[in-house]
Parts: sequence; structure tokens; C-alpha cells
Amino acid sequence: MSDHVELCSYIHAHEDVVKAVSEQMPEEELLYDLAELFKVFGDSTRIKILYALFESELCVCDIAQLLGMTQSAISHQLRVLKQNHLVKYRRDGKTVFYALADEHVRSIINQGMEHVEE
Amino acid sequence: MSDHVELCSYIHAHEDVVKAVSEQMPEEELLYDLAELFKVFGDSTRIKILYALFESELCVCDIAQLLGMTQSAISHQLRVLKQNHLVKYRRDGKTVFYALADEHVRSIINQGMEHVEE
DNA sequence: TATACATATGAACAAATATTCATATAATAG
DNA sequence: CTATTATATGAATATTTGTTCATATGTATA
Repeated sequence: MSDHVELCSYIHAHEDVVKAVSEQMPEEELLYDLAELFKVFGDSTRIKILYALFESELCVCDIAQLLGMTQSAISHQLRVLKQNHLVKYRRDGKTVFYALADEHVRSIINQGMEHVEE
Repeated sequence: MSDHVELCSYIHAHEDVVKAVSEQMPEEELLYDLAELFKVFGDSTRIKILYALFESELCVCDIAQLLGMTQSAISHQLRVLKQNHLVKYRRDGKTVFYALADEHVRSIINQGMEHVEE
């Protein structure tokens, strides 16, 4: 993952472990994407939106009302969720309904919730 | 979750849905904590540290070397991980070894990775 | 076509945060 | 006790990011 930088004097002691771990690390880009995904879940407004969509598809205005936030703020966050493929949407006249993109979203959140509820 | 704010003119159309969803939403504080948890995973340095610990416990210096970052930067991030109970540590003389706190950490990351790898 | 309504978006601002640098603390060896 | 080594931490800085405000876009209706 990095060039060999001599940071510690005992470097030769754990060198083999570091090397072994290094070889098993996923690619840089994949780890970056993974962090980006979790970053999307790492905002309470977005978590609330996703949780709301657990129950039912909702339009932007419904969500804004539900969370007591402006339409604009919700729309901005829905864009983030959309770009990261966590929600899908359908248009019905003037109204746009958002829904969870897939069941992965639900399971990631549930897994996190289990850890928090302990 | 919020007071009744009249944002949209069709508010009465989806009112019952909003109400139903609202009743099923977890508590504000729980959702906040959940977002905070994901926020911790939402940084590529921290993800790399956690992934490295998948294989073996490692000392601060090992991790710094592995990621090609300064000891200070790693130590700061380990503090965040420690505070959020994602890693545990043991002291052996001058060296401090870090390890994953529990298997939840691994499964949350794996679940996220599945979504990213699609 | 003109108006109203639902949503989207760009710019600006404020708040949060990751890294660096300098330094402090903890532990061992001599 | 002193020097050395491993880690932790506080302050400062630069970057990222969430919300607001104003406004644009898209759709239906009169």
C-alpha cells in the first residue's frame, strides 16, 4: 500500500506481518469507494430519509414535512442518495416519489443499528 | 418527528402515509447515533485501518508504515475508532497493539463492500 | 398561453473534520 | 537518573460538507 518508509526502529520485528497484511488489502480505489458509501450513511438527515423509505415510497414534500426541514435541503440530500444508488425514483405528474434502491440498503442500516443498539 | 408544517398544497393527500411512517421512525437520538457510527466508517484512512486489522492485530507504527502515513495521523484516527468502540487495544511494553473490537465491525464493512463491488 | 405547483440546482455561508507540526506522556534499557 | 523509543495529544490549517436563499426547470390545469 505504501513505499517502505522507516518510521520505527523495530521495523524489522513486524515487517513480515505488515507485508502479509499489505498483500491482503483490497485495492486503494475499492477502499475509497467503500468509505464514500459509508460517508453517505454518515449523516442523520440522510439516515432519516432512508429510514422513512423503509416503510413506503414518499415524495419530496412528504419527507420534508416528516423531518421538519425545507424542500430544498431534502432535495439536495436526495440527490446525494440518488447519485450513490441508494434510492430510486418515479415521476407521477408534478410529484416525484422516492424509494429504497434495493434491499442492500436496508441490510446495511440494520447491521449498523444492531451495533448501536447494544 | 416534526411539527405540522404546511409545505405543500397537496399535504392532505399523503397526510396519512406521513403519519404512519412518522410513527414507525426510531427515536431521534438513535438515528443520530447510527449516523455517527457510519460517519466513522466514512473515511478512507479509517477504513484502511480497519481492513488491515481484519488480518491481524497491529501496532500504531505498523499501520503507519502500511498506509504510508505519519504516526500522528494514525494515532488520531485510532482514537476516533477507539472512542466508537470499533477497535480495542493492549499494551506490550512501549508498543500498543490494536485489534478489531468485535465481529460486528467486520460484518458491517463486508456488507458495505458487497454493495460497492456490484 | 399564463398560472400554479412540485422539484431541482447554483452560490454563499457556517460548521465539521483530517492532517501536520510541535510537544507531552509512557515505558524500557543502559 | 538519563536517553531513547512508541504513542498520544493540542493547536492550527485547509478542505469538505450541510443548509439556506434565490431561482430555474418540469408538469398540469384553467
